[in-house]
Amino acid sequence: MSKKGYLYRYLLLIKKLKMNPYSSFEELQRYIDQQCTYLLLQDDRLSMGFSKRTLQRDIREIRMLFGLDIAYSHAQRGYHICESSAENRNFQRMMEAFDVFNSLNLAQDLAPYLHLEQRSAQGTEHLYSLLHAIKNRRCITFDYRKFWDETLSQRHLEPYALKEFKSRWYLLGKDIRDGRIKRFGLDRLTRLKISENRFVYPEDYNVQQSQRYCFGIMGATGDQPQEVVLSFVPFQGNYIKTLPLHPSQEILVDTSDELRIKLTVYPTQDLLMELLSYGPRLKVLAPEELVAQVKQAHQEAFNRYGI
DNA sequence: GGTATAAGTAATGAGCTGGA
DNA sequence: TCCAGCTCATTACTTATACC
Repeated sequence: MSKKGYLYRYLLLIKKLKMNPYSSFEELQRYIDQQCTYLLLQDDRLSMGFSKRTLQRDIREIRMLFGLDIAYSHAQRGYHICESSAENRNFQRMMEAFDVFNSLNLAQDLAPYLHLEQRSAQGTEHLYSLLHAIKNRRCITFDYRKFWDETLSQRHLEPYALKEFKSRWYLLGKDIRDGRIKRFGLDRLTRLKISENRFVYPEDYNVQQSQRYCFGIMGATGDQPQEVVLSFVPFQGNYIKTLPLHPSQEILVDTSDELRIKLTVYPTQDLLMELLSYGPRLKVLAPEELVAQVKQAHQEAFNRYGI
């Protein structure tokens, strides 16, 4: 089966268990078959059903690739997504992306009714190959052009995970040259090759844990995560309540005058840029260093107008 | 350049055992 | 009784090579 085929099956399994928790093996098998017919998938092997043994392997791979735990309940006589996983925001986001993908697949003749955002290539053509390399523990090589540097450099990497931030995809992995875990934007990556060399996935590496206090793509700065307190005007606060800035977001005050929230994150440049984008609709209350940085940036912007 | 074939690799299923 | 997890054999797919 193609790489696309089995990844598709993983996502269909997750979707079925999300809609109908405690589905039996036979129900899962029937659903995959129906969806393949409905979506007119060309992969014959995918539409031929699959065995229990394959389902067991899929559950293991889904746990590894997506961080979702699927278990069998003897009491309910069916498979289900464990509660802690079902609340995972990444899981929700992934399923939304899957739905969009399916809809666009079906809507190829409906171009007159779709108005898509015009933007440059995001490097998503590498997603399948990279997921395949991560799943099969294969080292990769590619050419990379840094955002601030036009020269190309060849990289040798142990790929560990993929991360999305602001509609862009990033690869997380260990640079074999210096042993450090780094991030690479997929849109700046070319000549990707999956090598024959295998690597051992580090037991102590957990992508959810490593990104827990990160805002954006930049990793831990070496500092401890800080408590960032932000005060939004009510209008902006409504957006922030429906689209939280970070999984750690807690509401401290919610009145007709302000929405005050607390985040626990590393104070990165990505965070600063995000806070500045809210302009006068946001006041940073803590920590002091971040307040000073935001003040300085606004002052410099003010000075540029020569007022 | 296109096609046929071989070899290597990945995905899968069958059958078995252990455990809840 | 049924599921999880293991080994091993089979099948499908991919890639390289030879030939026309």
